[in-house]
Amino acid sequence: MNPLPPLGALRAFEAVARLGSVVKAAESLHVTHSAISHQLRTLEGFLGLSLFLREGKKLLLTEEGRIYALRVRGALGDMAEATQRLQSCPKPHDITIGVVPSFALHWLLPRLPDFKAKYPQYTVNLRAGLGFEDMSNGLLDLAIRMGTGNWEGLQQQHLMDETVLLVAAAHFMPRPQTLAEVQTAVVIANPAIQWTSWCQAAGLADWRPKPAYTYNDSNLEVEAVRLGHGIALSRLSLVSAAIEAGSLVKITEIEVPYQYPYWLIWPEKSSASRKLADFSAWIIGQANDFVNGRNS
Amino acid sequence: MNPLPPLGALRAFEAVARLGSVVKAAESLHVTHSAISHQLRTLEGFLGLSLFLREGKKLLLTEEGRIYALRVRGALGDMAEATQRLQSCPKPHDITIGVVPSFALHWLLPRLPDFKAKYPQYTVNLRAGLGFEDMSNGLLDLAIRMGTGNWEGLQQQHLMDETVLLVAAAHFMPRPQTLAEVQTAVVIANPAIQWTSWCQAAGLADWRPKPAYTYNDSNLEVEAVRLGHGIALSRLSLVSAAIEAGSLVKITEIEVPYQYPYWLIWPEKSSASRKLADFSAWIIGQANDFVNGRNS
DNA sequence: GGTTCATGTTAGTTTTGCTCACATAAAGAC
DNA sequence: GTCTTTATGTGAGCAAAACTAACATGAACC
Repeated sequence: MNPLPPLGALRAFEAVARLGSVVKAAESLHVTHSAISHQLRTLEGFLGLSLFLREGKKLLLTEEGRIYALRVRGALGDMAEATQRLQSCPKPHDITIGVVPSFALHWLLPRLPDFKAKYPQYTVNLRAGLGFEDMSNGLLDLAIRMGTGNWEGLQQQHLMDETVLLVAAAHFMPRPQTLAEVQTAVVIANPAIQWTSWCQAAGLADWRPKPAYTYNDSNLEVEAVRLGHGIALSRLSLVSAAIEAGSLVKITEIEVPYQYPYWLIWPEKSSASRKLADFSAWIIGQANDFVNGRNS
Repeated sequence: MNPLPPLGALRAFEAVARLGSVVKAAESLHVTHSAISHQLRTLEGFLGLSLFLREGKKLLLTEEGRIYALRVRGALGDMAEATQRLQSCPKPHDITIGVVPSFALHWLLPRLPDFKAKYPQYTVNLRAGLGFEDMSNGLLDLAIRMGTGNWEGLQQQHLMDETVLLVAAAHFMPRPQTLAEVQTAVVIANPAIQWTSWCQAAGLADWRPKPAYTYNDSNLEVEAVRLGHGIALSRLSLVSAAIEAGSLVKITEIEVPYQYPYWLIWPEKSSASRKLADFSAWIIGQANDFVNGRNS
């Protein structure tokens, strides 16, 4: 006799036990409530006993069910953790980098072939995201994040500052020519970018745009600008390549600092690995070139 | 993303890791080696790495695979143990009895309706087997075993003695009439039964049968006798009902003690449960009736 | 009393896991 | 050295399991 029930049924059961509801468990596991209901029925049939008291539409774990759920949860957790640990174990020739999605798309991606040419032995894994937990749990070799630095438990090095400027698509009509016309243009705003400094620098201290669109994802913002949907106060690193290519244009030469520069971060406990050194040296060089190109 | 691979694949992987071979893992899990091979491929695909080094037809675990297998084994073991514990938790109205298979078939089964009539509230679960581990791990309420008693860690009570005698099918021809004819009859022997005492009691101290068949399973032995395949020195409790019914006959009235009587055993730590008391009282009464019927 | 929400069930569909058949190659026997 | 045995891997087809859709039932809420 098989000492284990169908393992999928255990996973369903544990989710119901933890969340208190077939519907919630279904949502959690991305299946219909009917699938969960079937799994519970299969499991209880296999075990030859009920794991829940049914009171109308309420499901209440029996005491035996509660204890079983704790044991199953522990075991499933162990397997998941072992799986994650296995998948994240360091490979000397892979380098896994967490990056701000927009920075990855517009600044890093076009430059990566240069890294690859200089360091052909590395497999480069980009992981788009904004969080820090993948750094803590060992899934990343290093990350590029925006902020003010001073993150606890991480080593960090300033990579480069960022600025923001007004941009539009080259084909955008009517293209604002004066600050007065800027004030009547269709604006695409990003809630993460404050207009205060730019308005002051432009001599429009008392004016704030009333955006036609707000996008919290910078990739959406930049793409909307590129499509000619409006103008935006965008980060230079995201638009500089398009400006050089001629598909976007600066509306004015006014640039102001963005309050959150880019940082390289890596685990405090990280051994001084070769790949960390290689990538850091390369990207710092690239950042310096970018900044110097901007200032000449 | 699902943090767990297909759990069936983990089970397959763990078996290969433990047994060192796809073929052995397949045997262990009662599937073809092809199923295991597919599961390994699925798992390695999910994980994005190899768990084994393949050298010709050898499979060698990588170091990462070895560590992962240990974690998975622990987790699967926890689930299996939790499942078993859940399934074996005591139910007040179930009584689970471990019984010697032959005794169950020939002695206990015919009497169980009497128990059921007297104690209708119990669900009776018979578990045929000879071992003691199911007693230790809480799967049984009590057991009937043969032996000399004095088992450590168990409470025990002598149930009844056993005797052995020569029997044949009523239709068996030629039926031995004399001890001389016994010596030329087709003999079905059970390795667990010594002829020494019987031969001495029969005045044939220098004779031992050369069996045409030996069966280590008493059910096979008794059935073979019933089918007229030969004569056997069988345990009385197994054949008495058939003798009374006329399908088997005693070849002689010579009966000698069997060296291993029947015992009731139950866990030392067992609380004095009602069902234990009920069943013990009943079966001791039945055993006494059987023995008294034999002696009158 | 009507509506909403949760669980359970049946029937049909989709996916997964399995077997079968075969391929390949290494190890063992002669 | 050749033949046989044994192990692993793969593709195709089938069966079983898991899933969804639709509906039923009943409790809770308005």
